[in-house]
Amino acid sequence: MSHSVYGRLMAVDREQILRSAAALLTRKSTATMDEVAKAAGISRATLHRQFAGRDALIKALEALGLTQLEAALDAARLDEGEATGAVRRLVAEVEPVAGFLAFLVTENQLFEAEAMNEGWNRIDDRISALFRRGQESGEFRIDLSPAWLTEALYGLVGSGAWAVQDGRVAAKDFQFMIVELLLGGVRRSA
Amino acid sequence: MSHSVYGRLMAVDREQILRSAAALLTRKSTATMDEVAKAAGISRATLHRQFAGRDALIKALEALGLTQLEAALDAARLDEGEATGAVRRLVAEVEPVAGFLAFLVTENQLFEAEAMNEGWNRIDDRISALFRRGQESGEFRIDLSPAWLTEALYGLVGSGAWAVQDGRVAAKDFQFMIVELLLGGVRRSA
DNA sequence: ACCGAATGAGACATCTTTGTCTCACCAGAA
DNA sequence: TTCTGGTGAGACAAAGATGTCTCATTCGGT
Repeated sequence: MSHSVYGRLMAVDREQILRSAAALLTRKSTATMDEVAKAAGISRATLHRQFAGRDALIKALEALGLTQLEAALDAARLDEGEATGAVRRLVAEVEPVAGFLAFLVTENQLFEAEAMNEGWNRIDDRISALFRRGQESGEFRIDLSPAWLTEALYGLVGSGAWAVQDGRVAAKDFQFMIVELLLGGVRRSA
Repeated sequence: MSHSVYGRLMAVDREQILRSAAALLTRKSTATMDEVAKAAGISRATLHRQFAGRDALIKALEALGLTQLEAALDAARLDEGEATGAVRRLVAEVEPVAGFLAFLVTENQLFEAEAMNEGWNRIDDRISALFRRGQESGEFRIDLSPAWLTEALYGLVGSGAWAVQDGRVAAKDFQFMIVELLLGGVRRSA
């Protein structure tokens, strides 16, 4: 029997397809199934065999993105140690899934489904809680709401991912740029 | 003759259409011409009379967005006074066109045209120059590149516009949130 | 070498969107 | 009132995307 082998190979393929699809759809959200297939290096037929249709593809994209984001939050151990360190770990862990995050943030058409809104809210809450913890511990300023800081983090990560993908900044600077700007801002510390 | 009257009314209508189109397409970039028309409160026929087709609509959207952004940069007088103050003025002036900016940033499909890339580069350069000026004057830290700061500003403005439009934060806080986070970061100044 | 599963290429009908057109209607100016 | 330019509603063909199917080919395991 080779079930496990095939299963693993297919899983890898699916994830690879979803990654390239996320990258493409982030740049051109009107991309055709044919374009998605070509971007993944497969035929449209195979794409359709893996994902029943466009809706299924989008749903899978959303599901995998949310799953990976949750995993990143877990790995970052947001409630351990100082909030500052947790933010650094968060950005570091989020980096590999930044493409997915950018896609999920911009693709609000999905949110009409109400269903996965829940998964998104869970992530929002966890990140908000981190910022709130930092405020209560005195590390973070209190005149910026956790909700806004969460949104801002999404925006910065998205900008960072796009800038890297577009070659405007080096990938190795991703984490540093985002963390430093988010934590310290652009003004020179006196 | 009523040329001027009709001309003015049509101009107002066109801009109103473009504004609602930008708002809609930012959320759902696959929106139909029919949906765009409904969102603008007009019929699809009238929409087609104003804009020859979808491409023309997108181009007009891009043209107006860039024009308004340039106007905002002019009004902000980026090269006057301290860089910090210029950043504050910039965010304040950009606020009314934040919806357009969010649309332009996410809609990279246009950038295949190479043509208006020039207009976008001009804006990039002006904002980058502001950050560089702040670094040279000693106001801003020098370990974050002007290119990244420019991208980050786009991301923050986009996030802010989306958060306001979505009711997650109050519109009156828009400017404060963005400027404060961009300038000072989340860490409490010691 | 053989076999089976998966793939790529392409044909095909169907559905959606687009772009154009016509016609009835309404509001403002003469 | 009468005329006129703009609009909304709807019909229509054309173009594009989608989803399904078939068949030849290729790749991996036996």
